[in-house]
Amino acid sequence: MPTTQNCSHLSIKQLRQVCSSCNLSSLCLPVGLADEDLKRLDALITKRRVINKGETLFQIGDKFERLVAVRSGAFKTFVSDADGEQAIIGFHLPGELLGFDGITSGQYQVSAQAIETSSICEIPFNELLTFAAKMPSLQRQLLSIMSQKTMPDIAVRLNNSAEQRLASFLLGLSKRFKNCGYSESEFNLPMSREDIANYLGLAPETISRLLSHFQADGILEINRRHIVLHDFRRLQIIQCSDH
Amino acid sequence: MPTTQNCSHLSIKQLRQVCSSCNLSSLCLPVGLADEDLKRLDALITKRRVINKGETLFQIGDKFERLVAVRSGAFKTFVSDADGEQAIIGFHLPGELLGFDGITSGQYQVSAQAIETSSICEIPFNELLTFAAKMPSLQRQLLSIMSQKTMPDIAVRLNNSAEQRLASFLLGLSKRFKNCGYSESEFNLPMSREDIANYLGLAPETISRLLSHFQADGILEINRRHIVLHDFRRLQIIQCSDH
DNA sequence: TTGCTTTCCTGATCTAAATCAAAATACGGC
DNA sequence: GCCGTATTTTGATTTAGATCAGGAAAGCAA
Repeated sequence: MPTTQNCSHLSIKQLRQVCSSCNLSSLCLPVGLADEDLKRLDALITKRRVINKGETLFQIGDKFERLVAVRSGAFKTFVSDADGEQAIIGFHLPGELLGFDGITSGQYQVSAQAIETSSICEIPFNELLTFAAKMPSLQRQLLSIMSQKTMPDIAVRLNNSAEQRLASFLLGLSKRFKNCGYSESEFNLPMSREDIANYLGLAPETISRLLSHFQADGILEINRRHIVLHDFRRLQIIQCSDH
Repeated sequence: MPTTQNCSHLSIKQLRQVCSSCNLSSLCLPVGLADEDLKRLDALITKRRVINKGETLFQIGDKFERLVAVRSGAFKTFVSDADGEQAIIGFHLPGELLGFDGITSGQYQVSAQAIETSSICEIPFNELLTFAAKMPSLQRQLLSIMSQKTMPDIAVRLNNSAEQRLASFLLGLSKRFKNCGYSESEFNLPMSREDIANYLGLAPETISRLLSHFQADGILEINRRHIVLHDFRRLQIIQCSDH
């Protein structure tokens, strides 16, 4: 039962690029779906695209029609305040979904920009809902993903010091990289110091200084964007300790 | 088709207390539901309870089985850090839903406590899902509510000054009170200065001082918990203006 | 290569808000 | 009513992190 123009024309070759053969198939939507459900979901994913570094995926106010799954690369989402400065809302790594904020109003509430050259899957939302109504496991999965997004990031807890925020941020990134199959202790930061600072509500200079201190203390090694985490325990202590 | 023990025994009197006759019926879940759907939803709401000020509604780790709709009063949700200090995640006013954070793991991820004597409706989640699968409008409504919760509160934007945060917080409260039928310009703060400070990542003394300044500037009048907003325009300017 | 731009680092000063301290006011129990 | 406790206000001091400033390293185009 094809519900889009494309579905009925998907070749075997195209199908190989969708969920059931995706190396992130344990993430995104398919988690916990039965094989037969997964195959039906595959038919929904009409388009896979590459977005170059710096390119905009969607902007505030754009019509919301689809969710986006990150296959590789990374995105940031942000709003722009009065004087054009952007306030970064979040970063999005492989296996994660973007665009949920558009559901209520039918328009995206944030802008999304690739911070690395990235590849994505687009998922038509209305058709996804139609499927979800027939697939209890998918319905629950959708709600589950959104429920996770309602929990605030402890890295941006207001009461936390700069040290605590950065430690939380690094541990969070590490966990997410591990989650999508990369090393948890060695990776490239997809974002600039300035973007980290913006996200954490700190000055870029503060990020630089703290990274230098962490390195001097042997907690991690950092060179440009390349980071190696040595002492998780110590990061966790910093994350929790007051002031 | 009663799916709970109670449904089949609901008296007319009890039914008067549920959604279709609730003075908040335009909020919570029923928004946009057709009359017949609404009647079926009513059958789900098995229990209405009163929670006294200071009482705990649920705690982190409690088994998640139901969502909670606030009918009157107010709640705070929070997590407790290492040394027992609580970090307030949010406040919940009449017409708003709590508990979504429990979906993924089946356990609440925050604790919820009444900050005023409150009355609530409890909604069994699994049965709600069963209904949602049959009611596309309810399914969408659920996702829509959750999507709104994924947008961070600008009051707690890290880059914002204390003034900006408090102005945003007051405007946000005002909007929410208006939304559930109360005055937007005159209301009682349901929470203490300390709780406001905690939520906004500031010291209670800072809240006190700022409220005094706002009052001295004629922006508002405040006496204990009772507040009258006089100059919305000026609050909006403060909310936006940098530093 | 050279020059230009962007990103990042490090030090010196400054400031918004925390902390410390103490008084004033409101509230709950008896 | 009264007293004891908790909350709020106001002032004085301190400090974490911002801002200002200059330089070093990396990336990129011609």
